[in-house]
Amino acid sequence: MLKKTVLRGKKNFSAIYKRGKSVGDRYVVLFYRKNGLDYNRIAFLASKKVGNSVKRNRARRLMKESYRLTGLNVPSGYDFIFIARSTIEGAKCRQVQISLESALKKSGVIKKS
RNA sequence: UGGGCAGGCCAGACAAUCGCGUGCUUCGGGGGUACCCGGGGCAUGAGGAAAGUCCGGGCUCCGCAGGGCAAGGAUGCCGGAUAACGUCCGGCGUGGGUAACCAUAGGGAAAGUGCAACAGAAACAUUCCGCCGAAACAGGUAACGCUGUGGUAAGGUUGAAAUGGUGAGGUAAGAGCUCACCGGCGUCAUGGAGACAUGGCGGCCGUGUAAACCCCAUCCGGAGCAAGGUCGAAAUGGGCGUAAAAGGCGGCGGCCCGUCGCUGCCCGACAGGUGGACCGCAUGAGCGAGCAGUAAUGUUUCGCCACAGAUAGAUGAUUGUCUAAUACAGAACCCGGCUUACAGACCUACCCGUAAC
RNA sequence: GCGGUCAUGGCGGAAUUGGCAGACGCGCACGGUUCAGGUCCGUGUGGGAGACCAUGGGGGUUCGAAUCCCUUUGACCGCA
Repeated sequence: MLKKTVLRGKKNFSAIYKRGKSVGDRYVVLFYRKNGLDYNRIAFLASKKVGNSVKRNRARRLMKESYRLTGLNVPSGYDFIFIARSTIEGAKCRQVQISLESALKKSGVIKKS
């Protein structure tokens, strides 16, 4: 993942939380919004509810890996925030991937190809 | 062979494919020749506690980090180790365990103050019940400790604790009043570096609490890598630098000494430091061997260092084989400890019991 | 990174020089009042048959600890 594709800055986050849309699934919650750029910016988050730092790190890694492996055709020009839910503890990568893809489909961003 | 005790060590391994951080290297593209973008190769990439933040340092800044006083905090048997410590090592005392061994905030209560509820006569010198009637005083009887003053802490009651304990002598009754043994205290001698131990002598002997205030001894300036430094877009728009003496004001997060800064006009032309980038930033009180030391540890001896360095934060996924292995858990400036969490695997020494020889 | 506060029955919240823990209120249960319900009045209300055990957990000091000390868990707050 390239540096510019990492979403950062307090302004960006609060803008997406305020004005963006959200969908939830079994393991992840997705916030998304058009950013007006020609590439996507993505953030993976895990709150303290998920557990200690080892559990939070694992949750973020699983989400990253799932996004990397996904076969869906994700269009450019969006900001995404993937947030782990506390149910993610003990989940396998395949399960997280299914959940993440399901969330993306629900959001309506994915164009059927 | 059953149980126990102390210490050490490891913290899944290997292979394949894909993916990430860092360093080196190489290729392609752009370029203002400072660099920027993209791809490949090689190397390397979390812990014993990285954790809690409970202590101690290094480092940086607070003008210097200097002296004194006060306040506050910490530590507290002895000796040693260390950069330092509240840590560690070796001892001493006390307590526990058959033992190996374990635990131990363990200075001072005759410097002073406070507290000790309830109960009890009394919780610093106290007479409620009790005991005595020897001596002295007063009163009284037919007579008598009969009454008061008096003597007495041996016995009773209460309590966590009652004026050293047990026994004997002694006495009017009693009392370390005297003696024996035991406990404490003081003192002397011997041994030891010391805590202390052993022995002699002295009747010197009301309690607990200092993790109550306190006293004594020793130690501590404050803040923290978001420290601090360099370069500096955009926006803002006026402050900044230099400058003698006295006085005044202020800083040095308590005060004093001491010390530093500011304070008119004038002159000069930039200044400030946000988003961001870079440095700080990984060679360090480092690791291994030898030697010295009972040990902690030290070392002017020898060898080794490619050995994480992110900045919303890099270690993951899938498959296969082995296996008992799915525990606790993620570096954020760096070290030394402490404390707490933890599936299990292995090694060493020792103790008790049982059986056989 | 630095620093601080709190935890007591089902709930809120008392009790501090260290001396009977659960005051007081709410809630709940039972009884009374009513034709019935509410209001109101009364009784009870941590666990346990009892002995005793209970102040987030585990130790310690003390005759005695909710209170003092150490350690730990959780919740919350402040500063940069």
